Amino acid sequence: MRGPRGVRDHGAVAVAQRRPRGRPSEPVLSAERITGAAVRLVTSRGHGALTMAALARELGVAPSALYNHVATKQDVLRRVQDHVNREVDCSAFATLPWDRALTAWARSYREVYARHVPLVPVIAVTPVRGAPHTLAMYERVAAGLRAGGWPAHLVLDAVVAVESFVLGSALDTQAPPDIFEPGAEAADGSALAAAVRARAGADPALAAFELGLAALVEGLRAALRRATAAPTATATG
Amino acid sequence: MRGPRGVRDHGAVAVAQRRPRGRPSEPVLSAERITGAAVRLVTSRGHGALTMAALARELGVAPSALYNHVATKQDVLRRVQDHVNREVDCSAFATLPWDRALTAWARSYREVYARHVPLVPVIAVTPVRGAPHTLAMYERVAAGLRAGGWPAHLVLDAVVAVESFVLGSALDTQAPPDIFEPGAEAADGSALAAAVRARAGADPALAAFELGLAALVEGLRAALRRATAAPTATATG
DNA sequence: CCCGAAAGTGATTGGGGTTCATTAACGGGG
DNA sequence: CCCCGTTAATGAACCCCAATCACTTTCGGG
Repeated sequence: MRGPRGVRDHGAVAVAQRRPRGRPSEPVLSAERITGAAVRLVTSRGHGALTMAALARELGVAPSALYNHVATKQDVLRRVQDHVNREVDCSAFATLPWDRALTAWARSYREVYARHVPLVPVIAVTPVRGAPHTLAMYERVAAGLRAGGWPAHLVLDAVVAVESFVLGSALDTQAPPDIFEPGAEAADGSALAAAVRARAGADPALAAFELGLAALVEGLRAALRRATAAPTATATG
Repeated sequence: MRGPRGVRDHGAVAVAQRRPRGRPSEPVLSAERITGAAVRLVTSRGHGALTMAALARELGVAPSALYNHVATKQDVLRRVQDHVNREVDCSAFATLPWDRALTAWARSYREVYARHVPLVPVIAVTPVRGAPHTLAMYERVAAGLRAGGWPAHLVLDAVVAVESFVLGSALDTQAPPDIFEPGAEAADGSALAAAVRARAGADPALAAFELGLAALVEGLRAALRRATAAPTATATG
């Protein structure tokens, strides 16, 4: 209901439904419009629906026209990913102590990427350069950790550690509930089978995430204590 | 140098280089042979080289013949993934206390999947049913945790938590080294820019992994202490 | 011995990303 | 003011890849 990508030719309607051949008088596309349409497509019909053809259709344009504004589909994905990062809530770093803020951030981060699993392999590889929202997110997190007493040389390691856990957990949300169900060949004394039977709860992926998150943050608190107590760090045994 | 997928026709050599039309007298393919060829392809030429056509070529067979033994390419990937899991070293659980064994397992696990990043989204979703090596791995880990004193209902949560962190970290190994480099628009007081400058070391991804792993395991030790001290668990605030 | 199931070949389909020639409007410099 | 390089659109390819289908031949159980 946005652009003139209507199908049938009703005749009288003036607005071009098939654009003439050359460069249009007023611009039809832009990198921003493409990103917006891609986000719309993904949120409404899922990542499987994001094809260059569908994107072009959404914009009322020939597929090849897209390549005047984006280099490749990976490029589109990078833009979508940056846009999605806006949804991650970093506000807690302004108000809460670093460990609670980190926990809140991780929860939000996981929730967002659980809805965008195909972007997980993208974010892990995409530089923040040219991804303003992603940059803003990291900036807030880094500032929060610094304010919480973390030494500069450890901030990124802590951020990356939590992020790795979050993204892995986001992948895990896609696992079928019976993923650990061994077949009939499960041995009688199987510790795995026993663990499967003993595990209760509606959302096992969430339980694992919360257990791991609490453990990770607690461990980071201890690491920070050690790092600030001993002046010369990196002594591990 | 294995199968008769030779190219030129040397004349005298008997073995068929183009197979006749119908069903061959002795079977050419099997699910195992396909898996083996797929693993060979992936390890020698990378995951990008694993196409059904290349796989068929490797086996000296028409692509469509593969579908008599595997359902889909995802199926092939699942088999490759199970095979790859054999490389993960779980031996420490037999000799070390659970926390050190878990650490060793995580290191090996990450190392293996850093070499097979495209399998990370596969393992997260694949049921262990019908994946014997994967099953064996989890069995050993679960047994090790049980022996270390973990209550049955928490074993899988702990395993999944560590696994999520490991797989996320495996993805992170693919990140370019300057991934956090902000552009020229980095504000002067940017905590992120400062953190980037302060971070030293040849392998930042490894540093983040080790920091997170130590923290996670330490936190899990604490969680276990709490869980075994208080009989009625799941009290979190 | 016969006939359905199984396991190959070869042709084909369908979809997806990307490129290329072409056309036409824009816009800065002689 | 016009001219010409740049830009942005169309439409028709191209290539790769997964998967299917019709067909052929062999296997193996009743």
